[in-house]
Amino acid sequence: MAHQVTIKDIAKILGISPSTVSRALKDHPDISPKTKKMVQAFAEKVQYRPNALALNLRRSKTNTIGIILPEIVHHFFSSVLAGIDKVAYAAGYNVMICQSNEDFNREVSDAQALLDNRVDGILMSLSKTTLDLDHIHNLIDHGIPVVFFDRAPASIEADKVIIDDFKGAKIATHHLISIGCKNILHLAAPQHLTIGQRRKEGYQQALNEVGMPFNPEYVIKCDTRDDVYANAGKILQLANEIDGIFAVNDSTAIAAMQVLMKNGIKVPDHISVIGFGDGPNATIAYPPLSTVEQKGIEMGKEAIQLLINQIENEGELHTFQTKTLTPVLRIRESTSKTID
Amino acid sequence: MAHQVTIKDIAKILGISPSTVSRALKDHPDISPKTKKMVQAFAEKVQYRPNALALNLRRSKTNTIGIILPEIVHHFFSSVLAGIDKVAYAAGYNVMICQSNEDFNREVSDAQALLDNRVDGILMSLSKTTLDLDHIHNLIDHGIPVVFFDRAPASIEADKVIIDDFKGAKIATHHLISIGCKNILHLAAPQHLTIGQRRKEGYQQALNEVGMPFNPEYVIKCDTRDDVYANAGKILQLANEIDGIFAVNDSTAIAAMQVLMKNGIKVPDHISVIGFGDGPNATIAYPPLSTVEQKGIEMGKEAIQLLINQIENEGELHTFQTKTLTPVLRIRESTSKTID
DNA sequence: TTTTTTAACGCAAACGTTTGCGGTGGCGTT
DNA sequence: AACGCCACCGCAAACGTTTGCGTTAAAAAA
Repeated sequence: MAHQVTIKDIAKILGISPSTVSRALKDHPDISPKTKKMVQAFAEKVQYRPNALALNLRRSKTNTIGIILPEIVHHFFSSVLAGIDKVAYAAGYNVMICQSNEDFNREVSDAQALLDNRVDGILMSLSKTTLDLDHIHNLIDHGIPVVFFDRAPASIEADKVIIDDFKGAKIATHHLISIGCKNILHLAAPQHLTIGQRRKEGYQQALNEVGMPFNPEYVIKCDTRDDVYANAGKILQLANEIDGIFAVNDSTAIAAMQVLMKNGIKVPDHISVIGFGDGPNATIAYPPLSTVEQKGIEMGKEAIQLLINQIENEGELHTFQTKTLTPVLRIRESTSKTID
Repeated sequence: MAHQVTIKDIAKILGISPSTVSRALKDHPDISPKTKKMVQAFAEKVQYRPNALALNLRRSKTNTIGIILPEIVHHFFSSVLAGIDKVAYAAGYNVMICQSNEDFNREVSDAQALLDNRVDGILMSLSKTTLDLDHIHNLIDHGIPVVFFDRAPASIEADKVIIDDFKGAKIATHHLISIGCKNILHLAAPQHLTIGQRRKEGYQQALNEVGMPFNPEYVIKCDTRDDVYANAGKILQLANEIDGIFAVNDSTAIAAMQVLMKNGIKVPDHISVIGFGDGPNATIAYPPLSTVEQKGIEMGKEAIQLLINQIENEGELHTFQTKTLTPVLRIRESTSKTID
């Protein structure tokens, strides 16, 4: 309603041309000190603010970066956002966030919307249901910088920042071994997911490295709280032969602890438990859960950094890189059993 | 880089004027069916997409709504976001999210950025450090619709959707009373915050209604996990005279439980504990935490709904309303003591 | 005094759309 | 033959900026 004051308005009132006003505001040498003073003072007085829309159109640059991610409510993703936001803000970029809700169609429509709005670049984490990658190719064909985080398409050349699931799982398993665990159960994610696969491989590799046998019966497909309840019988049955559990994520680890303890099996006294992810849940669980920390904030920072580099060095030929963040062990009480 | 195809391009190639192309694309009656067919087919073929920047400038309407909130990582806020996003997307709006990180200066700069980008409306939840409201008045003076959620300024006339902190606190306290608690401690938020104030008042009111005395020593300013650790001594000292705790939010409730149990005081056997907020933490805590559910998603939906109404009925005189959501009790094990 | 330089400013186009208005040609009506 | 009407299309302005270039007048050089 209140018609923001424009350069034209100022020009008209001051009896000079818009170009002069524009130049005066940016200290252009062609403008006399007197006019500059006058314009700047007046602009200040009427609280002139440049119209970003006009600017964007003119330089076809929006100073906005688009983000597409599965779900903000997941703590990991919102912490990635925190990291992104921090450096984006410092660098003068706005962010436009879209959540796909793990829905492929939503993801392509989001991509299109960001394209339409001419964002300077896109940060993206694929939805679980995304198999077709046409929309991604479309973005890239249009020459807009894209960098992926966490869930990145293997078949596409682009900057990526991911975490080292293999190493994380290996570290976690080694930790269990180091505190004396001899029979370690792995609660695994579906093997068609990369993370499920990599984390299981890490688990196996750790066993391998210390010459412990790999027992296929010690791997149960079970990666949600409900899965744990469904497999409670199987887990409890194994409870007296195992002394450690490595769960593919924190919430299954916590659910497992709850099931164990409800049945009189003490954690960590009887069985040590370690998770993966380190959301805020880990410290709140009882006992506080050991886990490998997935550094969301850092991942966000790295990703946006890569993107900004790409945006601001446009033209120069760019070699794509993949940053791999190694997760770090967070030892808490769920594995603080002393070696017996 | 790849120069998106424009209406001008199409016009040039097809040998007609941009205006004709524009009209043909929107089925304007002035254009012959033949030309329409031709233009539409060609546009389809070259994947023409209107430049949102140009559109925005022309109609000074961006179809974007701005959101300013304290921190996305807090589950409550991200669930509000989920609610907002859902209806915003359905209504064809994009969202531009800014987090103030509880920093006043960041908040005003965010407000300015959204103004500069001519968002159609703003959804806002105040930072804890916001006392000065000039930036809000600035928004309103510029005629841009603003609706507040959760943390709303009392002195400003606007649409607001908040939760009934008073009632929630009263319900929670009454619950403690109903299970036999006689001496109830309140871990409170700072009293300069509305929620801190209202929740304490609800606590007092509940005591009042059943004729229980209000003991000022039973109110400790303590609203974060770290605060609990800092006040652990004081809490433990009171532990043998109290039998219930009403904490201003879930994380302090959980931290309090942890401190108590670490010192051999059983929850709920010795002391019942109830929180406020009902994030996912509540079910994971040990014991699972009773709390009052704060419906984030619903709040988000209500807020964006109010905003869209305001945007799309611009011009009509608008009477501001405040929607108050009543929280509901979630009873879990932390208060499941039987009356003795 | 005349010419050249220079300081200071305005014109107009451009970014990609939309839209009021005016124009052209064809056809039907008297 | 003269007129009006209508279908169809283009011109140009506008949204708010920026910027290359041209213009003017005054100051410096000749």
